Amino acid sequence: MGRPPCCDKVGIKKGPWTPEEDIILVSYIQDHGPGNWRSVPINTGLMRCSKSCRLRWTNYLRPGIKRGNFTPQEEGMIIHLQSLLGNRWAAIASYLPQRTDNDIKNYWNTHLKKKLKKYQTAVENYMASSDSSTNCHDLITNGGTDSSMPAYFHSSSAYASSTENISRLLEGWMRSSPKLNTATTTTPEQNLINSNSYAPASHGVLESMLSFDNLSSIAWEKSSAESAIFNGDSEGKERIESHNPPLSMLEKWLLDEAAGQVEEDIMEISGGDRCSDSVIF
DNA sequence: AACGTTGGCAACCGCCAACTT
DNA sequence: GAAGTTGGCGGTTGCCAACGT
Repeated sequence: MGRPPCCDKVGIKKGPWTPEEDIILVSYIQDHGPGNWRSVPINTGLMRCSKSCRLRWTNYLRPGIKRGNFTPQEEGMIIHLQSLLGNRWAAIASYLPQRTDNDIKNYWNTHLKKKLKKYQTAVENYMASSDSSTNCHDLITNGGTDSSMPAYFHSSSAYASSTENISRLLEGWMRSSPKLNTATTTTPEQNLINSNSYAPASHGVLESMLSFDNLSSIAWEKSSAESAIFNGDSEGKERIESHNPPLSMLEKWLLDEAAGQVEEDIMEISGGDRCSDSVIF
């Protein structure tokens, strides 16, 4: 009946992976390719569960993973996708080929959720307040960007760097592997379309809702076209919305915050006066 | 310098759909 | 078709470094 169990629970090592274990795993996958995880601990002698091996590979060792330093554009995409998909991290990750679902999930839980909460609180306070002297500048700077905010960019740990190095070592192999070629030699857009075992994409309905073109362009024409929405440039707005759902105020703020453009844009939006009551996301 | 607290992240756990026998 | 396993996913935990007192 069925297949034998993936691994014995007895004698299985848990906890952080050592560089030695990583090298063993990477070497094995170089020779055999990812997949058939059950055979990995058996053939390598790793005292790890097959699941643990798969997780280690997909989240940290596979080539092409970008660690730390989420860009404002990536943040915008995550926020946008999360609002559309909810906590379907794997689906969200499929639109950010260099990021793992675990990474995105962690980033959401530790950074973005806080930002959202802060922003929401600020909006609620603002709405409840009868103080007409409060302006958008106060709202946004106090609500979202005070000095207690975690640094925007985070340095990778020493060991993360070493896994990055292992990933780099693999890049040559990736290029020579026909099966995996698309992961390193194609554009992110193509990666999505040709999603292979590395990108557990499950687009389905979503694919019809959001093409990568749509999403990448969120980050995209930020410099010129986005302000059209807020400046009442109907032609520009139409141009954008024909390709993308408009960014929420929050998304715009998050993107701009990092770019240091909040103040400028608030001035544009409000014309120097109190902002409109439509600040809802 | 020592201790306590907080934040970030790697890894585990449990569930479930798909698959195998 | 039933029984059992695998692989994938999201939620959660626990460790550790950074920070504050």
